[in-house]
Amino acid sequence: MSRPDLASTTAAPKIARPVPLRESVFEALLEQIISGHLRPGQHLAESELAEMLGVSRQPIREALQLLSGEGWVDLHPGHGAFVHAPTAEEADQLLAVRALLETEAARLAALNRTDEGLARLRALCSRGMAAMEADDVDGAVTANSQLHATVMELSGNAVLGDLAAQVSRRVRWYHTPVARQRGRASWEEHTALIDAIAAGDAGLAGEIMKNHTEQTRHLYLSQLGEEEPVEPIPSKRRKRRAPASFGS
Amino acid sequence: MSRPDLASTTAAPKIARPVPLRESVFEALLEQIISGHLRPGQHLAESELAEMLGVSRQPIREALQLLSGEGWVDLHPGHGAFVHAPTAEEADQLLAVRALLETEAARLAALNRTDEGLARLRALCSRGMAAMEADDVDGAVTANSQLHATVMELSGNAVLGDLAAQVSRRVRWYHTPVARQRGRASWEEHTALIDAIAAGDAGLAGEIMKNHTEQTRHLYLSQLGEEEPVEPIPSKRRKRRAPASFGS
DNA sequence: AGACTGTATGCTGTAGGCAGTTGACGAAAA
DNA sequence: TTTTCGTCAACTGCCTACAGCATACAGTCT
Repeated sequence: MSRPDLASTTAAPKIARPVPLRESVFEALLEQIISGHLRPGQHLAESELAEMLGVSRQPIREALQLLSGEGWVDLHPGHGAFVHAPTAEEADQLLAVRALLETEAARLAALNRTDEGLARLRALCSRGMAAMEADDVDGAVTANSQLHATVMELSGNAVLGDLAAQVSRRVRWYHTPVARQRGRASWEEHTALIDAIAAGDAGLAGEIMKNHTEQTRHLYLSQLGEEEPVEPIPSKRRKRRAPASFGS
Repeated sequence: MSRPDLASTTAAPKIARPVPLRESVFEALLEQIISGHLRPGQHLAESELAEMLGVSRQPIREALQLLSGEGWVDLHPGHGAFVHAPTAEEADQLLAVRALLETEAARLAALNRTDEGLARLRALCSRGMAAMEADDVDGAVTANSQLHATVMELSGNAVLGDLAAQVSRRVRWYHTPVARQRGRASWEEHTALIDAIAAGDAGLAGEIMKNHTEQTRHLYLSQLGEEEPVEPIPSKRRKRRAPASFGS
């Protein structure tokens, strides 16, 4: 029962703990990685993390594997886990892929649209614009991601949605004070996108989304250029995990 | 300072256990899943697997997490692991996404082409056609996947390549006696693709790859239609894991 | 008969501990 | 001084054990 320490990080008191400990550890570590408390390239000793979070090494190991699956940490067999060191190049590639996936989603959404879905999109758009007016940055960011998620959902391709979600999470590395900068223009594009989807114009919807995401991408990159290059690591390279495909 | 030289170990000395046990377990289980020995929807009790493979539950758990990350098994916290039950719909979505990723890769490859890369593509193409002539199915399949992997590599976008590899692995569910059926036509398309890449015609390269992968996709689907629907599950209800998108 | 409750069993999630390996540090030799 | 070797500390990978929950079953009550 009593799980010490961890509760302090996840402000989710109340109920016992419906979710396995590893999930909490996952979020706690992710939080520390995104916030920069655990730095890129840093070696993550299981014992330290276990002590820090007040749990045993087992849930730590499992959380690290989950984090590895999403690209937050690199696992080197026999050497442990290291915080993944993102590069500007990788950010560019992630954003490019995200643009690709979102564009396709918009295209499919235009073909699979439903009245209910369109209503949700319009509601989110209104909410977002209202948040903008009120200088409610968090609200606008939330509405934005919900809107994009909804487009994904309307695309009808769950695999596409999973991959996009995965990519979007990884982009969070490059913390996002970005969204707020695009401001009004972004939401006007959203409006145009919804209209195109409503009209069932797949080509136009895709084009708008492509332009939309590319705008964001360029904004990210210009900001990244200004920041420090996020220095690689202390240690050097190591072997990659199996390339995957191959024969038969 | 912190961590020592990891690079020196890349040569992979021939120690007793070059690879963690979990990797072996991963492959053993994957083998049994693909071969159908472990059936879709089947509950995987850690204790049984541990006994079957002669290891403890720990490496089993870690292997199951890896398998879950690649979509081979579904993890339901508190209920254990179940062999993922693929559906025709999912196959369709996977293949659609793969087509999208490959198309983009071809487009980028046309822009980033190098003489060395083109040479490798042509070599693989020759090898593949030769294998076809000789009725060497395995050889042709291998050359095929290597060729596609090379196009991915030439795209210069590693993230794109990772996602594509991930998707391709999952498609293996639907065992692939398919490739052999497209036969000669497939390799002629490869030739045209390489020419387009060599010419730096991104639009054409993308178009060819799109057509190429869509052909394969339709072939897959027509075959899937004939097979049994891969019945869902034995047990009754199952909780879904958080869909990842939605909400907040 | 049907529904409900108490109990038993199996499994997951977690803890703790041990052995093998890896890398670092320091001493000895060239 | 530079190089090589031996020792030591730390960490990973793995195993065993335990506590809590979920499910299934049996018995009881309505």
